[in-house]
Amino acid sequence: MGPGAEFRTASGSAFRHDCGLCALRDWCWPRNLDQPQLQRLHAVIRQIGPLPSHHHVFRANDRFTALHAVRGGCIKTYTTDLGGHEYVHGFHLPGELLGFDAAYPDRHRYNAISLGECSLCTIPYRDIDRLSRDLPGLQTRILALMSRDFSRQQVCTEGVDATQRLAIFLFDVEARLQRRFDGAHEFELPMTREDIANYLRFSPETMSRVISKLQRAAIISANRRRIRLLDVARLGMIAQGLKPQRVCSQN
Amino acid sequence: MGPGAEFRTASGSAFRHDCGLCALRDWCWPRNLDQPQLQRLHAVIRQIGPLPSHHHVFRANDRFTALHAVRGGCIKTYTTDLGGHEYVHGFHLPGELLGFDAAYPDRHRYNAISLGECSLCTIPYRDIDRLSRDLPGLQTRILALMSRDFSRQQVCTEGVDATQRLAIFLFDVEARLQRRFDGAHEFELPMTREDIANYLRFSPETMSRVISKLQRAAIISANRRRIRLLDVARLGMIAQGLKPQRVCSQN
DNA sequence: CGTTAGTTTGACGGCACTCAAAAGTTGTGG
DNA sequence: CCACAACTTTTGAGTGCCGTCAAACTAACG
Repeated sequence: MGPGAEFRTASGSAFRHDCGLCALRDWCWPRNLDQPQLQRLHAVIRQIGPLPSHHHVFRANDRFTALHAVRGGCIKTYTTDLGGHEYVHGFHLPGELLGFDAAYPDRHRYNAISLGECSLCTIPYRDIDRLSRDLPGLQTRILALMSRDFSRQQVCTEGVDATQRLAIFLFDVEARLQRRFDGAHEFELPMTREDIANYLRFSPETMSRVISKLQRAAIISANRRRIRLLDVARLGMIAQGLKPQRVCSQN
Repeated sequence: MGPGAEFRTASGSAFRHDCGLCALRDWCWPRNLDQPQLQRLHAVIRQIGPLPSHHHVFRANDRFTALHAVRGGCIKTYTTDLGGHEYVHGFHLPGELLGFDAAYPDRHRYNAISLGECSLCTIPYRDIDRLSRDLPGLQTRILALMSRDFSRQQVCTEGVDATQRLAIFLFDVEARLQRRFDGAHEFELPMTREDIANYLRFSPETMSRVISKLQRAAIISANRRRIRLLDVARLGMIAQGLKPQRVCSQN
């Protein structure tokens, strides 16, 4: 029953994917831990993956068993309503945490599914208490990460219209991905446009129309999931709600 | 400079507002702490208030100095954009926490202001680390409260139209207030309708129209801030997106 | 090469926003 | 206690963004 049990690699074995050597160590749990502390952390972390695409890490109403950090790929958290419509709660990128939604009241509120291949680093829940007592820095770190990730998941609520929300979203994703693809304002989205639409709370058709409009205005270029921000200044204006009228005129 | 310094009551003095005797003790920090632990917690907590209405607890970009628990009243967190429009991030009711938005990156992202008279219980940030090391239960408790409060602040993103969002909001607020006003589905909103509109992301006019519609349909009655849920079943249908067509026909 | 999922484009209608004004409520000072 | 001012709420008219329905197109996969 354990999600992805068959993909689990040995947790205590050697130093494969050692936290101290991980490229994400400054974004993830280990930050501010010294070498002995890193080893203790490493001893309880279970490294999971690679998970295949569209594999559920947990489902809504599952018990709270662990906290996860994304090592590679992208995890989507979502719910569906009675009409079958999907609400995407957030996208979790490398270095970001997953599973807080069950810290209270002990049941997950969302489904979590991998978009493309994913790898995770997991701390079993029963170890968190004990570990954070021994590693004082971890406690504060988890608090900070939780705060950071929650604030990032509220991007969709800012912005009054579809164009502004998408502009904010693009800047947000770029900032979160840039430590991996650091070309000049160019990056690859890990999710479909339908996922984005469900996250930003509008229809796939509207999503497509907004993308087309921004392309016609030469503000971005989009080829499949490949996005390039051509005119960061104007996109920034849109994100701040100061729509440059030229943008919409060509509508 | 400290917000509300002039309203601060002595923190270590006697047992005024003792955590162990507080009506909110099971909803707030003390939960699961024994008597000696409660006293240690009580020793660092500063009790603030009563604050007058429209008093800022902190402002956006302030340093992270403390976590607050609402003891009485209601705190609104919000930001304003360049156009002067206000975005309400959340309402914090008795037993709920405040200040997590600055856990990372050490600056508050929102303004926090009292709606009506308010009382707070505050833990200075520098004490949290030390305290949670000594009181193991507190660490887990803060995590749980943080998770609980964050999930509550996302009510506004659920629901596709204004009527559904308001229905969800009313159920949410009722659930959070019911331990104080436990009359049959009747309660007093601590915030103005404009605040609610800014929270649910629509205009005050739309807010008023939706209220009027629900009153004409005899689903709720609203007199100023006094709300009574007359037809919980139909309101529940609306909240779930299964709009009973009778509701809207009288439009 | 056929199928499927994802994306784009068009037509149409409705919900919500804006602008505007009036009515009701609260708070203040005379 | 009353009058006035400031704020909140309500209601109306007109407009526009976005949702729905529908169909064509593209890319990906077996």
